[in-house]
Amino acid sequence: MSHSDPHPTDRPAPKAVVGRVSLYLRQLETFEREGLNRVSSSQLGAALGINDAQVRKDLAFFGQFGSPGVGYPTQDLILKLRKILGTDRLWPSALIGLGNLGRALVRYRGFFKRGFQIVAVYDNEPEKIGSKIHRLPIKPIDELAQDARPLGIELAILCVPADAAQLVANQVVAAGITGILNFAPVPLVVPGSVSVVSVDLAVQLEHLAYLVMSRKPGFKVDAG
Amino acid sequence: MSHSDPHPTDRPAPKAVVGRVSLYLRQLETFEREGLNRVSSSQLGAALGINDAQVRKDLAFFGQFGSPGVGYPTQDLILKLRKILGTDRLWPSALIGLGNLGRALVRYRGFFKRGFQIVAVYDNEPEKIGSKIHRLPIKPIDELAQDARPLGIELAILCVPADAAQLVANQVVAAGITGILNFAPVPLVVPGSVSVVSVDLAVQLEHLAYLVMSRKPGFKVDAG
DNA sequence: TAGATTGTTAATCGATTAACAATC
DNA sequence: TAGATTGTTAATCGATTAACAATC
Repeated sequence: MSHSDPHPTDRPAPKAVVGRVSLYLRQLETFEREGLNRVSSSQLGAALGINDAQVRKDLAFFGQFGSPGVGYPTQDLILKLRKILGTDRLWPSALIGLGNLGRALVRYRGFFKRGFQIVAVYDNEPEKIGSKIHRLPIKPIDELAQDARPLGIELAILCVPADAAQLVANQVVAAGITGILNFAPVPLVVPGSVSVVSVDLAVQLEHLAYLVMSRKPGFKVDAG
Repeated sequence: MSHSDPHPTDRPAPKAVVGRVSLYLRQLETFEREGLNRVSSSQLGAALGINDAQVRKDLAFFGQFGSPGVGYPTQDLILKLRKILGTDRLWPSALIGLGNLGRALVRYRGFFKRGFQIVAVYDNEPEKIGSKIHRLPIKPIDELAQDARPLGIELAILCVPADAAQLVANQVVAAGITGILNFAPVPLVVPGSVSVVSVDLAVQLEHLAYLVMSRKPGFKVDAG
């Protein structure tokens, strides 16, 4: 059943496109607050340091949102991009592992602002279990499986140590959760039906160190 | 002065290559702990889900480290990759912004393990200034400029709110710091001599939501 | 209308993978 | 030696940018 209309397609957008669309959405929200009713691809691109053709192509992947000679309607495009990214609704999420990072992310406002609500938290250290953080009782990880369905948990934010990550990931998968945001510095093995996005903070800092170093005068790329 | 030897080059490696080399280094350290003296590109790739030709090509960007028929010497390659990434030494860093995320990252062990030592912390809220976190006194951001040189601060970890980020970035740049790890969800404008790596946690979660959504049965990419 | 800006095709650029001679 | 594996070139693939007809 091939036809010539290129939209909609049934393949998910490339990683890079989705990442930029998130940035467009954020910038559009800023423009809207500033009272801008219409935005052109070059305005949007300039604000983010992205080529205007790239902006148009990224948006065109999902449909036709603009008018030639006019640009894109700010408010309308915001609503459509939210729908595309899935942030037009709340995503009930579980946070697992209440070390320094986990405790911070439970309280982190940036998640809630974008529609991600942490509805349950888990940790396996006996001395943590039972106490509360940000009004949520800390439960043993075993209980995730029975909580997932009644609480509507769809995403898991994994903040456990590297050596526990795969084991906990298995429990997350067994609980029927299909999205994992992984902060542990290990590659997770999960079934094809489960999505994983990994964020390795130390890798980011390492990259920064490399960039700073490679700018120093006399820098040569080699191992000597 | 052109010659045929392709190594060393004086251009920094592509972003993607540096990111993967960080992963190789971590995996090699795991292999070393397991007692593996030699590693092949296919072993390394298999552990990380990366094509073996890609592994060889990435490493070859920086020099010749392996022997045909044998592989790469684990310990030796670890030392060389550390040197390449700049993590063969300590990087004194400042952390600015002691909200939830900032307070967590001051204590985060993952940074220190990789050679990043937070030696000073800053915040502009009067009620925070003077108190201590993780043995470090919280100082007003003004003092960064006078601290940077004596403390040898080379990197700044920015955890301030979005609306303060550019202003604080300017102060960081004015203090002579040439690397910024930015957690604020805004693009920073800095001189070409300063490197910025941005980590937007909400964008990562948004990407995850998109992936989960786009796997649901009947999913079509469009705005309807 | 004239100027502006889209959506899209074609051109360019860069990154990944395959293939294989060299060699341990 | 025979088998294994590197470093590298060539082939493929995908992503970015330029260009422009369509059109508001």
